[in-house]
Amino acid sequence: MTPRRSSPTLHDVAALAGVSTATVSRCLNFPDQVTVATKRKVTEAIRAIGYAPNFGAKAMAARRTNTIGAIIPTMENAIFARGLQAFQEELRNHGFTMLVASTSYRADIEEEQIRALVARGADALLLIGHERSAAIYDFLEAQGVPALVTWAYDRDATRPSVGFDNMAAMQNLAAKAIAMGHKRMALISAETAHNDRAHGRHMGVRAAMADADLCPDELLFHETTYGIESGAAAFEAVMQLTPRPTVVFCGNDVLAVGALRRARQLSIDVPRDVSITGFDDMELAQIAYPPLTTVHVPHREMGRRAALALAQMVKDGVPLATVELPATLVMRDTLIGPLQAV
Amino acid sequence: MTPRRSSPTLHDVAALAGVSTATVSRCLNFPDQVTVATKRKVTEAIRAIGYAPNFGAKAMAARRTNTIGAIIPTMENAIFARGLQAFQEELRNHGFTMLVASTSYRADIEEEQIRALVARGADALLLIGHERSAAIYDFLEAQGVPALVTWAYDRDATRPSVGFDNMAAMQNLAAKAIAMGHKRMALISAETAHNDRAHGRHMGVRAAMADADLCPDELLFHETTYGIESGAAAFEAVMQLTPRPTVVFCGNDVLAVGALRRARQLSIDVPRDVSITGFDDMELAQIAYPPLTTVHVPHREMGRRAALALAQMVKDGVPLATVELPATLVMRDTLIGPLQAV
DNA sequence: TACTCTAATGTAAGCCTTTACATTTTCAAA
DNA sequence: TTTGAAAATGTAAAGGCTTACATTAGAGTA
Repeated sequence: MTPRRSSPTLHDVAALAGVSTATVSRCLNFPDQVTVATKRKVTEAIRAIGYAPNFGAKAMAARRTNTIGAIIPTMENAIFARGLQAFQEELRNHGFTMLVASTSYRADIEEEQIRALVARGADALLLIGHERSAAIYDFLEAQGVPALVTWAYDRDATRPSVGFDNMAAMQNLAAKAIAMGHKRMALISAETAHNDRAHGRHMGVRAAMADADLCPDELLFHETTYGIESGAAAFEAVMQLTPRPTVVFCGNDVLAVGALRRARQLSIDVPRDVSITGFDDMELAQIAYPPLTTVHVPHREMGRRAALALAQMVKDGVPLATVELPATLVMRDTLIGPLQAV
Repeated sequence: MTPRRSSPTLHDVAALAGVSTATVSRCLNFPDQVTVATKRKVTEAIRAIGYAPNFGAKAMAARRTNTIGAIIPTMENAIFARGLQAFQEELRNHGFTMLVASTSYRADIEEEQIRALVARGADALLLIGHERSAAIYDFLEAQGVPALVTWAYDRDATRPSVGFDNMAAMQNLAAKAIAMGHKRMALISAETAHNDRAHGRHMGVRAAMADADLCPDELLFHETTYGIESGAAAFEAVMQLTPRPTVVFCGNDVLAVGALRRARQLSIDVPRDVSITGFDDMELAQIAYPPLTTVHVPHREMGRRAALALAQMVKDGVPLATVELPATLVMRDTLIGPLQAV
């Protein structure tokens, strides 16, 4: 192992620049409290010996880390990653760094990760969806770590969030399909257990049906795990039902793409034989063939806004507020009216 | 803002348990150096006052943060994210947390992020590709922060890496195309300037041509930015050349998918009229229509191995070693031999 | 019982920065 | 010049934890 020389400290910089450590510290943290001349000297010294502040010491002295944690279900695909990119960029503008963890959609891992990130000194947390145990919210409260929920907006929720109304968006899409004449409908959904987004989307379809005097219980509801293959299998299962649905809503684009692929394998023509819709508007949705009709989720905007809110909260104590962003229908090629029976 | 009571410290725990702070610390960090009885007392005290260790203090005293940074070009798509997922999982197995930053493929931002992560107390760094300024390597050296390169393997590189040979993989693919009878070839490449992966892939095609006694300078080389749209535009440009290429290699799957899409718009049949290949084997490649022939990059394995190596380096001083992983050809539907002239 | 050796625990010195407070310098006005 | 206020800089005390080293307790042996 390379003998690890201990890195240069504030002290070394101060010595080289011929000033006190306090001055160096001020140069770094409050540049305008310092003469241009000294600033130059210090900057020079820093460069010369390759100084970088010690994080632990800084965190301890300043009593915060300027680090904000984000906990997402998965990095495996771009849905969350893209929002995270925006989140990180905005955070950076405010001098914060991002700490990420993922949970594989498991509540127990999420809890563990929340504790881990708090232990790592996260000043605040970004969480996906509202639904989690009261104990963990208590823990955050006790530790004084503010948390902001994203990807969900619920007018009744007591906790702040920056998100969109999953139920309303899906209801909107389903209403559109109904207006086109669809009556036999299926929903392939991600697991709804600890996932208020998936749950909301399910409720959205039902609400649209109820609005149109269709019986919500006639919705062919098929829950499955996340993944293209799962979507494909679910689609096949759903299409074996009689009577066949004329439209298959999918809880997200990945499932929809799986369905699309299986449809092709089964020589079921989309959208002539059956309409398929997604949710999220990932890049996938445009690449898919035919291009997928879906709901556009404002990933980037959510990320950006969340970062801004969190940064202001930690820096200036601005309280977290709830923001609802729009999620809009994107009509592409996979949803048309049902073919009239011949 | 809630008045944040200062939290209980090791001291408080020690006082309550009637032991020294050292014993409490040992209870937490080296449980078997302590009697069962004292352990019980201490655990009890911790629970009683709701103690949680202070991150900054811990980092400072232990002189490490158990945090490892990863700097990737972008989170916008799944290429790097997927490897990161594996990286993080493995890191977690060893008690480390991951800090991520992204650079938008810009060298200057990368440098800034490296400094930021080091300042944030990263014990080690994961970097993509070898190519960066000597100054920044010196900085890492000075700071005593080990760095491991991934996504690249270069037998001549002096720094350790866990990756695959971009050039060899591309050469392999191109050789295959040549063996099928292709002679007029184009390469749509990501920018090669500060990107040794892209550069390697370019060199791979040229090497394959040279091996087959084709003149490498006849390769239609088109460099463009990252993105589906860029790939589409590049494809269109390349297809306007006369004589038209019979195969268009793309530096990555995203560009290839763009090319595929534009081909459809232009009513150019793939692979009958022209073959197209990608690189990376992202999910995209399977979803694309027709399914894309590409090179499979061992994302997950790289992430996992890199995490393991870095964790062992930081924990036990095991020196970083270079590992070459295989990148294998995935023949799907977009590469066939050129149609004989009629 | 006396003695040795080991295991358990205690003591206290850092670790490196920020910041309240003290001191010195600068500069404009008298 | 002198003087006073403001600006710049310096001094030194936290801040909470780990760990080298010192000490004590306990177990085994002769």
